[in-house]
Amino acid sequence: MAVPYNHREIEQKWRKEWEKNPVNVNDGKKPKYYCLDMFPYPSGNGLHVGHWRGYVISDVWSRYKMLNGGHYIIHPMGWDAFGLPAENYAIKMGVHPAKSTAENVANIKKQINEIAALYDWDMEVNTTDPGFYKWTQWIFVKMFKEGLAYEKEMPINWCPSCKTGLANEEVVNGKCERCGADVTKKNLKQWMLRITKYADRLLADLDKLDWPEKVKKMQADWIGKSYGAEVDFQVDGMEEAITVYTTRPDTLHGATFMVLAPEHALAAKLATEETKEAVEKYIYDASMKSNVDRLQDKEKTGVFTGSYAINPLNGKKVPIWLSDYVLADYGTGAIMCVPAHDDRDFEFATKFNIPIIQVIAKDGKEIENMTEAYTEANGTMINSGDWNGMESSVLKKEAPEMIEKMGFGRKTTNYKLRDWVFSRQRYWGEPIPIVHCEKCGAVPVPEEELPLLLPEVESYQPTGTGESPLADIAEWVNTTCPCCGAPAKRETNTMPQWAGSSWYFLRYVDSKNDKELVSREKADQYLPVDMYIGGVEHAVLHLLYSRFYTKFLYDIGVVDFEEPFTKLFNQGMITGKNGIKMSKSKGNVVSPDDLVRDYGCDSLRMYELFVGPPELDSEWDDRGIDGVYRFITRFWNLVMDNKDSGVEATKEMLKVRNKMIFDISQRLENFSLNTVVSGFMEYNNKLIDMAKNGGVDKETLKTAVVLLAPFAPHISEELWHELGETGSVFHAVWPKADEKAMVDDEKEIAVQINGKTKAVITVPADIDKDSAIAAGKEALGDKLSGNVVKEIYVPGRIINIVMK
RNA sequence: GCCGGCGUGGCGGAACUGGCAGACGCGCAGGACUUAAAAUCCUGUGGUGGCAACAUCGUACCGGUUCGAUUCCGGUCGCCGGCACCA
Repeated sequence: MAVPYNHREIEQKWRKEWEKNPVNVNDGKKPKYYCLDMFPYPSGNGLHVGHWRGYVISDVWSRYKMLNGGHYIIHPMGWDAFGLPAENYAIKMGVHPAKSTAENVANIKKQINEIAALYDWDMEVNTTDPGFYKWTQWIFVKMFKEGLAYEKEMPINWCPSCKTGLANEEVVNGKCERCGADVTKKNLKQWMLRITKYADRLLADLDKLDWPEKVKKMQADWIGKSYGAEVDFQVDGMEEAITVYTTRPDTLHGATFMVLAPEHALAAKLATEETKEAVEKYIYDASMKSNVDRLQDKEKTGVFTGSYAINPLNGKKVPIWLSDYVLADYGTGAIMCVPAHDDRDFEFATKFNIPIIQVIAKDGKEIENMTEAYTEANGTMINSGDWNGMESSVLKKEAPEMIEKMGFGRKTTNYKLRDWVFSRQRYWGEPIPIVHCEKCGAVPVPEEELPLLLPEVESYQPTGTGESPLADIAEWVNTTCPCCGAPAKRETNTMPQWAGSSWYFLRYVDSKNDKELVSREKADQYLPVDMYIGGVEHAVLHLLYSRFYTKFLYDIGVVDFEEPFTKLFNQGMITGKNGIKMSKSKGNVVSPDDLVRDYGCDSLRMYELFVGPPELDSEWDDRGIDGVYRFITRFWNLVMDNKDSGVEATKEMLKVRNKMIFDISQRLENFSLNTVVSGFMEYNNKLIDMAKNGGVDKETLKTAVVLLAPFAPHISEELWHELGETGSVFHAVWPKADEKAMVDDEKEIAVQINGKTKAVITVPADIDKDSAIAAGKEALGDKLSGNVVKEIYVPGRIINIVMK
């Protein structure tokens, strides 16, 4: 009996060997392949089997790229270590976040090493390292100088639990993306990034990306570009005009009223003596509502200002109302209302008894007793003066220019995307490198003085008043103006966690450079990322921010590409039983550590893939790993028992070998990693069977070992050497299937009557139609009774006899 | 409400471009080996009927196209994800 499979011994042995002699080396000649994982937050909870899956997927892909194409693999790992959990832990335990973070990093690094992935730790980055955040700050200064970073006092999203401002992207259904608390509004002076300036490019360049359509669509929806017109309405009896934005200028004749957001600059001014009290109360009430309240109030509210505007197209007077269903920060904060053709306007008009004028005919007619808005832009214009008789879908496109020519408006586009609220009133983040001087205003810290170090504080507790804990450190806050030398104060807000993660992938390839963010030479040579792997939860936030940063860095000449991630793969989540997310509080967390000990790294790697399609969520079930372990043991025994068999490959064996290469490669290329694993099991069973009936040749075993190497690196390396090789299996060449050898002489064909299989026959592969059908009929025997209507033969697949 | 995705045995899941539904694995049942157990190996395993060959139903539900539908089309139900008054 051959040596039994001992995963512990083998895995330890090769882990040591690979450390001494790494298999992935850059000789400067090989083509590069940059395969990146979304870097983790170093949580104190460590890794569970769900984290493992993403890292296994990326490592399998990396090793495959190394074998197939001989690439030098850039496969780095780092730490997204700023952020609230470490800070909250610091508040609770009094430990400096840097200390707890360092401990967590050490722990997770140990766990990650158990995956045996190709990570190059020389490239490691940590967003909290001053050598790293120097460049995070540098980018901010550059953005400031380019006019992309600006300060603004405005009502922002405020999380009362995290005690900090939030970006729009961080508000989910009116709640804080991080902690789930209801988000309120707060007036604060904030640093903003002008991401909206890049809206068009961020939208257009989605076409260039090899990303899941779902993610591209989510980004496109988030950017939310729409085409329409701005129309100016003169206020009756006043100097002012109100500009509205509309995507339906074709319906301008049907505008019977106008609504302004309560925050609109003219809102209070439009009130008359009689309406003053009600208007002011409405404006006040609206300002007190939280996002959640505003979302939950389904019933429309509003107040008439007492003023009227003139519809510029027909001169009619329309009443001006205030309502909070109009958003202050979208479009112009004011809308013209066409109740006949808009659901919300219809609801409002019905509630407040405002006239409804239909301007697009439905089925050629005017609707009697309208009960809901007719929202299709399809029909002939009616009640529209000169526009009567036009087709609304055509008019919709032409109206903006017509309006522009008539002089009371202009063609325009709008975006849902808002500028990025970039200040956080917290301690554990990059200090914003700005000095406030009474004379010079906001002045950036000179680039040569970066990094601006995060100072030590007594208390990490956020103040909650909108000031960061840094505001309490007088000796840090008080400084001199870099511009005029006068006494000045430092900005005390810090950056959001996204700041570091928006560009970290650029730094890996030149992580120790203290002169540049990344040298242009290395950037040109190793960037961008070829394959980015991570969870779909970052579909908008992180990926959009990273694209924005990359485009900015392209514009200022740091890098020569506009998109950071050429290809993206979103892996599904591993959940506990019944699809419940793994969490400490639910008590359903499965740790990989015990599984590695009991079954080995190779088995766990393969089981992580075998649980289900990589892009879908999968429920974890410990029991299934036994199946993978059995496969690995059986494969081990197969190779060990047959490596010295000395048999030659039969024709049949060559066929199996080549089909194996073909199937495994194709499934791998399709990223169907779960079926790659089942494919290995199938071919293993077949080879074991063939071993019993004549033996298996050495070359076939070697081929199988190479194919298995990306998935189960240790056992493959060991068996590779057992098969007499001296180099590493990872320096082998991925085999190519000889399709000629795969051709079958005979085919099994199903014989059907009316589409139901009645028999299966074996025929020569090159049989002609008539002979095939004759053979099929013969096999059917007496089942073939009645009138044959039609005979169908699909070569190599089926024969179908249609009978009546 | 709008936009995506999904629905297949006891379970996880296969099925290329419309061509033998249920690969592979888990679990279960029976057998071999063993004093015994574990491990391992062999056999069986969608439902119903039958000793059996076989028949029949079967991919959420209803209908359509087709010689043939898990796959395409229309509708219904359910689950998951995203967006949520964006004018």
